[in-house]
Amino acid sequence: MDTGTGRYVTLAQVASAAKVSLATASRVLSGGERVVRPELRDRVLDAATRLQYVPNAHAQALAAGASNTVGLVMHDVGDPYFSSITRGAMQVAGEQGTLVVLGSTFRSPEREIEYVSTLRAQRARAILLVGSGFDDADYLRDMGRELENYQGSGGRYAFVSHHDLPGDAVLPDNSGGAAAIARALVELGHRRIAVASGPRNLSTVAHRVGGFLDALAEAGIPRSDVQVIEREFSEDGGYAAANDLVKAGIPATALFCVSDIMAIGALLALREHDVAIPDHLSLIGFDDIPIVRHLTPALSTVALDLERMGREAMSLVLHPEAPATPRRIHLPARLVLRASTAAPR
Amino acid sequence: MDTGTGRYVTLAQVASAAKVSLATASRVLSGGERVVRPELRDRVLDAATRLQYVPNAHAQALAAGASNTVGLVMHDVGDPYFSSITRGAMQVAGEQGTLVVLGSTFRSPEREIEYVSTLRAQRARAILLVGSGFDDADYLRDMGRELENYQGSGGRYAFVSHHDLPGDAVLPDNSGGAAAIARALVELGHRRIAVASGPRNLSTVAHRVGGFLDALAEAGIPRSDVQVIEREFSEDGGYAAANDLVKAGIPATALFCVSDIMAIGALLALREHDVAIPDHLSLIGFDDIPIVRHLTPALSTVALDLERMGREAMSLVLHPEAPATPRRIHLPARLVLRASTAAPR
DNA sequence: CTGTTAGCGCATTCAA
DNA sequence: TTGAATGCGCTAACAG
Repeated sequence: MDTGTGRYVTLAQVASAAKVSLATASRVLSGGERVVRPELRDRVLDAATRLQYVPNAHAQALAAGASNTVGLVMHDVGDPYFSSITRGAMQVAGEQGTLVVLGSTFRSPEREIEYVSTLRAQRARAILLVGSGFDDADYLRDMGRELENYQGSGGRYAFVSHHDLPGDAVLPDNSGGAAAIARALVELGHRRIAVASGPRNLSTVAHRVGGFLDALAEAGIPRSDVQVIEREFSEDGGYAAANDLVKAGIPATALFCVSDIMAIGALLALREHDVAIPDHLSLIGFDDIPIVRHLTPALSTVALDLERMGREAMSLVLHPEAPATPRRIHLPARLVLRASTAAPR
Repeated sequence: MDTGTGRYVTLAQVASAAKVSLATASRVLSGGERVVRPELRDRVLDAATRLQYVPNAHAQALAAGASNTVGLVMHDVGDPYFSSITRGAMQVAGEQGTLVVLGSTFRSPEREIEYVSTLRAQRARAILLVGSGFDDADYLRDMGRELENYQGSGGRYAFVSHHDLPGDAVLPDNSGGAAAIARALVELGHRRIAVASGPRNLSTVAHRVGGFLDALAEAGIPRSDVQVIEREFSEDGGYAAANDLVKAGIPATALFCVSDIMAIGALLALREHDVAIPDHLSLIGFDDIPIVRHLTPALSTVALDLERMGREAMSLVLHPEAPATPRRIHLPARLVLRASTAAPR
């Protein structure tokens, strides 16, 4: 009943155990068609289960010239933003029996490119690039070349968020959402407004800050009146930005953090300095990651349907029923005002 | 300069472009040894970059009989508990150039087994089973068989958390941590204590509840005096459990939720009913996922070093320098008392 | 419907 | 050191 330690059972063994040809065994075990007589079919199935046969996916991929895995490359799985998107992507991947290879770059452009290259080596059926790209000439050139090659050899890819690179994409309305925040703050009566920004070379950050400042300008608040503090795109970055604001005497009545994660860091700093929210300072984030509704005060933010983004993106690359023109799926951003924003005192 | 649309460049093409034999090309591009004359070596390297050659990982795996991917199977990537562990695992995987195939079972035992089988087909070098196993005879039998086969053919695997199955494992001190909570609550003066539990057939839940009740019993509080409410192991489950408690008139001064996620749900329900925490009811969770420190009140809990668990587990399977005896790495659990717990009124 | 045969792309003997 | 030949396990023509 043992398969022999150290070795895998091969199709050939199953075939001989079932007393049929290799091809027949292959047909019943892989080719879904019922082109095999029930009797032989059963013999093969029997032998396969008896021997605990598991096909060698590498051999299959090599012979068939196609694998069933897709790559999912992102900045950081530990970040709720990405893990939520991943969750959505895993849902549809699971339904399709598609295997997902995870790439967590820890925000290194080089590693992102490496992952794409590795995925290319794996003959991944598709690649999903999640998270904003880097606005860097070298990166754009290398990544562009890599993707072009990948596509040239039959691979599909899609971005989640802007990448300044051609290709299918799922695009949340970053600038629109930020603009909505700007208008809401102005409507509440805020005039002195600060922004806790991440690195501007991240396109997501650029779009959010841009949309925000533009809408503010339209509302009569010139860019020069808006204090933009640029820090890391992380909780620590938000913490640092808020600290700066406090040190400057909080010359604002509202603080827009370009991500919820940054807002959480800011909240911590503000709390340490006993800055009352929203009484002293209104605070608002972006993304609506699952936890921010549980904060005190509950964080106002712009909601993105993160899981849906993951699902849409995975569907996009799994169903290439598309023409040659890049497909771009625009997803709405919805303003969610909770307790952390109010009219200025 | 183009590779020819629709096809991948093969080693053979590189070899012929470099005017060397296939074997030589293979040696310089894969075999790390310097057994090739520098001149030829350079020619091959040149040709490879020029043609944008990327080795076919499937062919390599097939020929070499070994792949460099490891599987990471868990209940739900969207859950901070798992995504934190995943983050840790991805760190060491990244350092080793190991590819990670993600399996998110969405809490289905069948899918967990399926993933292991698929990973076996992929000839994954190792498999990490993260999250507690199911205490179910069928599951244990099938999973046990699957793993045995996998190991029999050279695969390594390890558990993160208990699985009631033989094998290497990284084991957080669930019962010890829960016991620490019990003692702390008693010391604070609590006598009427409730537990918001997940399904008892999850070993993690069983160990936490068990450790908690045992320690309570030792402190003179019999199990019969402790109200254990069993709900889903999720935010909703915590919400429901707390609601039950409220409906019962809150016949307790402290509520232990077996996970932070459940505690978050409980917190929501309690807030909706204006139950003051910790004044009316002390609340404590388990895991110390990143966000709970930011809640109001900051949640008391037992801290597990989640990322470390991921790192240790990945190291475990990647470095099989081990003897045949199962290696079990026990990780401490540290009680963290924050604002959500206090002496009963 | 079933069996035979020829690769898929590469690593690795074995000779040279 | 290098090259020619063999086979990894499987799918996909091609015959029968």
